[in-house]
Amino acid sequence: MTTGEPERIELPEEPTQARRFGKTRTAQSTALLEDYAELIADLLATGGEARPTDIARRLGVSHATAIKAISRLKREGLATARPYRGVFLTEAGEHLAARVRLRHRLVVDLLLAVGVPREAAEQDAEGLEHHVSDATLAAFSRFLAGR
Amino acid sequence: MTTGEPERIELPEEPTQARRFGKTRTAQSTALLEDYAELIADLLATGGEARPTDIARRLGVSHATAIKAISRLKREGLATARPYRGVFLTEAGEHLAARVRLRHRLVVDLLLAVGVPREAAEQDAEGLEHHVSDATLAAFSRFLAGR
DNA sequence: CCAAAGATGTAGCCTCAGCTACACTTGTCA
DNA sequence: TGACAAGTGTAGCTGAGGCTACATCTTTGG
Repeated sequence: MTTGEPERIELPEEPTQARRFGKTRTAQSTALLEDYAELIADLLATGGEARPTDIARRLGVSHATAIKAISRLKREGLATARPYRGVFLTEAGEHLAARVRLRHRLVVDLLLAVGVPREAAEQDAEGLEHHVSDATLAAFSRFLAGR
Repeated sequence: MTTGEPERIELPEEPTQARRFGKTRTAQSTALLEDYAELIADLLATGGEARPTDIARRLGVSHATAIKAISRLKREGLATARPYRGVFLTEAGEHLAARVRLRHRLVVDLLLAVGVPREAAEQDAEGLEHHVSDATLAAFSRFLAGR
């Protein structure tokens, strides 16, 4: 901080900046769904079952919160669940989960590739992944391939 | 998706995973403050004035929303503002803004360095920057230096 | 076979970050 | 100098995503 540099500040055009912030806000709202979808897919793939309480514990929230989120997943056509019978993903949900998992792995791999320690990479990826665009993802992929 | 790979899925330990998600949630709540602080600092540095309406237009929100956020900044001791007289940063606010700006630049530079196109880098950095830990930032810095 | 434990679901509350609508200041210029 | 436009502030709404408390269902072991 406070280097000798004069700190040239270049403000983006107003509409450009507004658009960027807007997109970021949108991304935020889908982040939660993505996390749930990915986690449900993982639980189904490993344990064979995705129960609200398990999901809640994994995410570190109360089971009531998890159930509300699951309702939202259902509303958005990403999951199905019958009372007391666990949660499953629809085709759309599976697709989302697969995409998210791939992206997550790519982000972690890139972080490791540029020298980020494993635990920090895993931690940060959890937040970062939701804000990585396709263009950036493609660039990560190329970068990782070309080494 | 659906590659030939068997997709080995390795679930992290439950408490580890819960902690990661928790940290990500916390980061979310500070993200907004960081954006406002950085923008206010930029406006003060370039135009000399940071008015609620300007801030709102730059962020793409209504002026009422901006004013509410500014109240929160004041509540957190990051900004000062007298009615009808513009917004200023406290010492703490300045510090935050400086840290955020440095981090932002580092994130953009790293994205560019791994081949992300400029516009995507600028866009994605807006969302990514809030989730980059100090450890990761340090790694970025080293990576950029060592080229 | 049924009682208790644990899982699930519901209700109601909170805060945050959006919004619109309306009221009030400020500053400018005819 | 005073009317009006632009900026500022306030009130009250929404939805999301947290929570606790309570009610209900399932499962399991004695």
